[in-house]
Amino acid sequence: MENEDHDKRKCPMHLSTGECSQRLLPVKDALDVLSGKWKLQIILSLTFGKKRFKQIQREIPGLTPKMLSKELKELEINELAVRHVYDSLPVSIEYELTPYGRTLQPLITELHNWGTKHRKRIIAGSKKAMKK
Amino acid sequence: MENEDHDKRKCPMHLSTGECSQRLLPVKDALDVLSGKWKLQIILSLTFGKKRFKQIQREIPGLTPKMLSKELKELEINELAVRHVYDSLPVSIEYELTPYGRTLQPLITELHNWGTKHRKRIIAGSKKAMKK
DNA sequence: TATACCGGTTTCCTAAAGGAAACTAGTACC
DNA sequence: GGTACTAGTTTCCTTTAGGAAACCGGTATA
Repeated sequence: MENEDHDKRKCPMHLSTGECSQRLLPVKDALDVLSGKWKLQIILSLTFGKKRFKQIQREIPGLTPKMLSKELKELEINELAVRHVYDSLPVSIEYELTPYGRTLQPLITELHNWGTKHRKRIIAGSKKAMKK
Repeated sequence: MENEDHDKRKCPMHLSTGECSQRLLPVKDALDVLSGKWKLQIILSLTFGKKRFKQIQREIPGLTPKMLSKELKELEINELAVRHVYDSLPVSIEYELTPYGRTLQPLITELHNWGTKHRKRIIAGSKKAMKK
């Protein structure tokens, strides 16, 4: 009547519920640091190189100075980005990914790849909807 | 006095501000679908195979039925997951990733990889802090 | 009949996220 | 002196996310 999976409370592939929970921990940790509407976009922007505050803001449409300031601080706290102050006149300030921040590159790349395909799918879908 | 990057409002690597914004679009799209505290964890859980409602809930500590229900609906709307109703007695219901949902696998893998390293870093960091 | 499981829904509530706009201080340009 | 740019901060406000707990109908089990 019921198959094995149901009774034994197991994930298929022979993982117990507890083992599955274990596997979720690293994902949760990653998500904690990367959460927020803008963080990943800011990181992506910084993967192209050092940036000034206003430059980042210009690149990310809709991003307010308040949010940018807040998110940059969080990136600094998590050691993903650094703030450089050059004491030229006027002082110029640049943000840069740390080496640790750069370890996010493969993840960002995947996000970008998937996003690109997904974007095509959405656009194709909305065109279909238009025809109806 | 100022270097080229500042004046010409360019990203390093010869991308203009507009070009940078363009590159951010796919990431924004991906984020739209994957946002929410639980979505990626639910997807990860489903990468291990079909799951029942309570089974998912048991695997993800802290996840309430309300949130699970909501997130699953969004996954369905975005065609990342399907809801199967088996008319056995009692009816059993299972959730499964769609083929499209499975295209998230590389992304999830990267998230898991990075999360694993990050988790080690956090734990190492907190141990250091303890010694002080 | 009582209890427990499944797959949720509903209500009520709070905390956090986030937007808009104004404002600051310093420099520079004209 | 007036305007504009940089790098933010501050205030006020609205929206949303999300948690807790109760509840629902159906089935099974003792």
